[in-house]
Amino acid sequence: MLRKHSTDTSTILASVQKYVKLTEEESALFISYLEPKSVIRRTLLAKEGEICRHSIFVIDGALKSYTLDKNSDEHVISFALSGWWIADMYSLINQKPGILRIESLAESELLLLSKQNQEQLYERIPKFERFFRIITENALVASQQRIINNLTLTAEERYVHFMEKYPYVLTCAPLHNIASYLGMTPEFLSKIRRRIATRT
Amino acid sequence: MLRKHSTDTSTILASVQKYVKLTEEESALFISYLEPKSVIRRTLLAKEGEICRHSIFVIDGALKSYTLDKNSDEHVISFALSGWWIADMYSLINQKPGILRIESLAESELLLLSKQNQEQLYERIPKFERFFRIITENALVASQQRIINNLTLTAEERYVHFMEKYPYVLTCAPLHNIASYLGMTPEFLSKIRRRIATRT
DNA sequence: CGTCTATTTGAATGTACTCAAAAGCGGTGG
DNA sequence: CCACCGCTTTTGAGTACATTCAAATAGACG
Repeated sequence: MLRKHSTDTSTILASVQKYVKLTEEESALFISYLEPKSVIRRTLLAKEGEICRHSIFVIDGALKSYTLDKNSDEHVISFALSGWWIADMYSLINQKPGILRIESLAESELLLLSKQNQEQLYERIPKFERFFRIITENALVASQQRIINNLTLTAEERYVHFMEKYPYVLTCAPLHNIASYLGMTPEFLSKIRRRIATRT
Repeated sequence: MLRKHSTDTSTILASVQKYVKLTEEESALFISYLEPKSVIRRTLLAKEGEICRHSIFVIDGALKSYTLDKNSDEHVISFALSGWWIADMYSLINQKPGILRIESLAESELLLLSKQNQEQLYERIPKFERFFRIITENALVASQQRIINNLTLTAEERYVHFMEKYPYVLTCAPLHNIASYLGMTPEFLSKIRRRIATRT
């Protein structure tokens, strides 16, 4: 492969242009605010107790965010695949120590947008205020839908629903992470899978 | 009481000015986009299957949003007290049939902002794009925190946490609604309360 | 006071968890 | 190429947290 040090910005531009139209100059300014980063598997991009300084956009690869409880058990809060944003929103907004870790599940190509640059962007190109409003709204809807699923569905139903909605996550995240995301133990998820397999 | 037909807009203006500064004219325009509404207890403000056309701001009183599962059991998604916004975000954003009901828990004074007026507002006063971005961000953080609590805490811990964080909700919402919000049965919540009471 | 709804109680049950161990699955090195 | 190691996934037995169902009690309102 040539172009080793050039970064593929088409994914992120397409994702923005889905909601707001950008001129060439605006696109260029936006890109100039982003910092490319390549990481190998298991790289920590944010850590609990530290202040989260960037929003992360995934060009390619996969990340997860999670908390550790008092027994140091992992609880996966979200996955982020190609085209998704991820951050410890609480820490990023309030610039206070966060509670999440963000870690790569695979080798990944990322773009970092610092809090400072993000606010600059809002001032220089107000359209981005709209863009981030819209994707935050969508994230809120997804988050509420997840709460509804946790309240109304059994463990098995949640797993089936997850498989249908995010089949590609299954290809890069280990099962115990998915169990954690769905709010069940890995052992129980394994039993659910057997139940489904022997039934069909 | 006099001033029967005038509406108290100070609560909502204060809530907006917490994040963006408005001129007199901007405030007046904003207010002109709002439709006051008084409701008695148990009034339905949105219904599953219908398209949600307004964001609702609570001046005074209390609302809840909830879904009905296949057994017609209620699952409370959110409460909204004085100073809070509530809506079926999914339906409002996509203008598709929603899955939530919104209902008053008590006599309430509300302000309705129609989807159309909200978009007008974004065009005429871009600051509102920022305001709604910020409150949506805050709502997202709260929603994710709730997911974390559901994943990491026992039923009793969730109840204690809720009491500390939203003590005033307890004063206007029936216990079975709180049980539902916390993801447990009313019977079990009752037992938790007894356990706590007899312990202290 | 009676009616309606909300809350509490108790017994039986079930869904999902814990703990311990075995099996599978790559990767690495001899 | 096989042996071994570390990690993930599966299995099983016993257990616990929370549910279901039924009924009693308490509160609110006309």
